[in-house]
Amino acid sequence: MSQLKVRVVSRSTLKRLPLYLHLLESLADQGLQNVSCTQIAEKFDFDPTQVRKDLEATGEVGTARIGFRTVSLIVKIKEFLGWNNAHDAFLVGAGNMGKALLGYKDFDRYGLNIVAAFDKDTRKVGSRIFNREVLPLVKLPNLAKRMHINIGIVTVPAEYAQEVVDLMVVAGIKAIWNFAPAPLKIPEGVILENARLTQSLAVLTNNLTKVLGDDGKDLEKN
Amino acid sequence: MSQLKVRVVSRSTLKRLPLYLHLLESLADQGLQNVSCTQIAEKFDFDPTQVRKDLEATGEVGTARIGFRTVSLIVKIKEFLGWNNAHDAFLVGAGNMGKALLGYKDFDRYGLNIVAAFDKDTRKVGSRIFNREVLPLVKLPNLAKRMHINIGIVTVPAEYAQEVVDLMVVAGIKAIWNFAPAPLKIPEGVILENARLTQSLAVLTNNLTKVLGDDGKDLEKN
DNA sequence: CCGCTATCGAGAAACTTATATCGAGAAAAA
DNA sequence: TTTTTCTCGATATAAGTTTCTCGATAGCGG
Ligand SMILES: NC(=O)c1ccc[n+]([C@@H]2O[C@H](COP(=O)([O-])OP(=O)(O)OC[C@H]3O[C@@H](n4cnc5c(N)ncnc54)[C@H](O)[C@@H]3O)[C@@H](O)[C@H]2O)c1
Ligand SMILES: NC(=O)c1ccc[n+]([C@@H]2O[C@H](COP(=O)([O-])OP(=O)(O)OC[C@H]3O[C@@H](n4cnc5c(N)ncnc54)[C@H](O)[C@@H]3O)[C@@H](O)[C@H]2O)c1
Repeated sequence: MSQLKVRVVSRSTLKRLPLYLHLLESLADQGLQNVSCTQIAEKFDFDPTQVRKDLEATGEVGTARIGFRTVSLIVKIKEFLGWNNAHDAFLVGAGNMGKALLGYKDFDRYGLNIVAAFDKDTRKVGSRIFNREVLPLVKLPNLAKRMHINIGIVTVPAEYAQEVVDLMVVAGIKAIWNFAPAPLKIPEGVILENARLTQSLAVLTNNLTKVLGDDGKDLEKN
Repeated sequence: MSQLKVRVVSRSTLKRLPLYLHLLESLADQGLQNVSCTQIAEKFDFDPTQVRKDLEATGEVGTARIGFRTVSLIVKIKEFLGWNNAHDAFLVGAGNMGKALLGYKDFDRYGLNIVAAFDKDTRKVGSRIFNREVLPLVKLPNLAKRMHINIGIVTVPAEYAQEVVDLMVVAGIKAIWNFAPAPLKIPEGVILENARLTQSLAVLTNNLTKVLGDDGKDLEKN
């Protein structure tokens, strides 16, 4: 096997790293040369040990009493996340969410470069959204192969998500970022990541329900 | 203390419930009266026991050999998540992401009803987006109080997120759904939930990096 | 009617993740 | 120079989450 530069870490650690990265970038902008786990932890109300363990995943080592070199830690986190070079991606479903993603300026900093959009709505095909062409779905397989596209973004209604994913898989796409609230099946070897906004919303509304229920003002009328 | 209808469960459980709910709704549409944890688990490649434990949180009880009554389980999950009655919400930042959220048809099914948008861009103020008025930010505090708005959605650039949140807190908003990648401070008693797309993206690109690195084609040149 | 099997619910065990403790090193203060 | 303090990294402990095991129950097939 080849040398593993990227070590395996928990999903929880993986999801905290972008938080640190953001903070570090703004600290670097402010000219801060070094940063300690204690400082980072304070910003997020995390345990400093946790931050230290998370950063360990990147391979960067700190020094006692000083902490970590800000810029070099930024580079290591980006490398670890695969954000040092942007991956080209195709987006399918140029609707509300699709447009928002196409219009997001910062994705290049997050390792993502959406190069084209696809839609089955003939009124949308041929138009340009934030300077990306909207193409008919039939063109996806050939183009994806020719352009060596690894990432596919799914922003179609839930009922069409599986067929879009199947098409992406056939087209050789290796990683799928799905926004549709549907349980998708993919073959082994393909990566599926669901960006489920409703999960986040569920946590919010459940907590709110508990709070409103507790002081008994708004909910008791049910 | 008042009777606690909503029991405390782990965040992980809470985030799986919307997945089940979606599936159950489509099963109910197909006329399926009963559903077992085994069936649900198969769809998501989860452990059946985990599904059973998750559903326990809702208070619904199943019967041996039969499972759960689909419709009644749906109702219980929605109650538990606070999705049975939609909460009115204000959205601040009528940009790309803000528009996508305003245009999302299904939020009423997820306990959310965005009633107005706010922006500081004077060119946007006064316009209508998906039939919701875009108002100047100064109107937020009074309106929020008058309309008893509990939920605030933050879709402004990261550097303005904290000031928007502060304004919402002053306006009596109790729960904040934040899309900006910034670590926000809120007073005790206010609920903050971050919908961080970049975290999800980080998992995807990290996994992709590992896969691409393994078969040694694309990454070894580093 | 009587096993057989699918399923629930409860409790135990295994696993994962988070937090606490401690020694060592490095800068700052005395 | 010596002491103090901060921080890292390693290890140990605790907490949380998932998976396994098992007895009970309700329909199904013989
Ligand atoms: N808009 C949001 O805020 C939001 C939030 C959470 C989840 N989502 C999810 O994201 C997805 C898209 O939502 P939206 O609001 O953008 O919907 P939308 O209706 O605005 O856009 C869907 C787009 O997909 C296209 N499409 C439909 N079937 C297609 C197919 N088979 N192949 C190619 N294109 C196809 C349509 O023409 C349309 O342009 C949905 O699954 C939705 O549940 C959206
Ligand atoms: N668009 C995406 O796909 C996407 C993805 C992930 C995260 N985000 C985050 O969501 C937020 C919004 O992103 P976007 O792409 O919609 O940006 P955008 O620039 O399109 O929209 C931002 C909007 O906020 C308004 N605004 C700025 N400062 C304000 C203030 N102080 N008060 C009120 N309104 C203000 C602007 O006028 C603009 O309309 C950002 O924090 C971004 O990082 C967006």
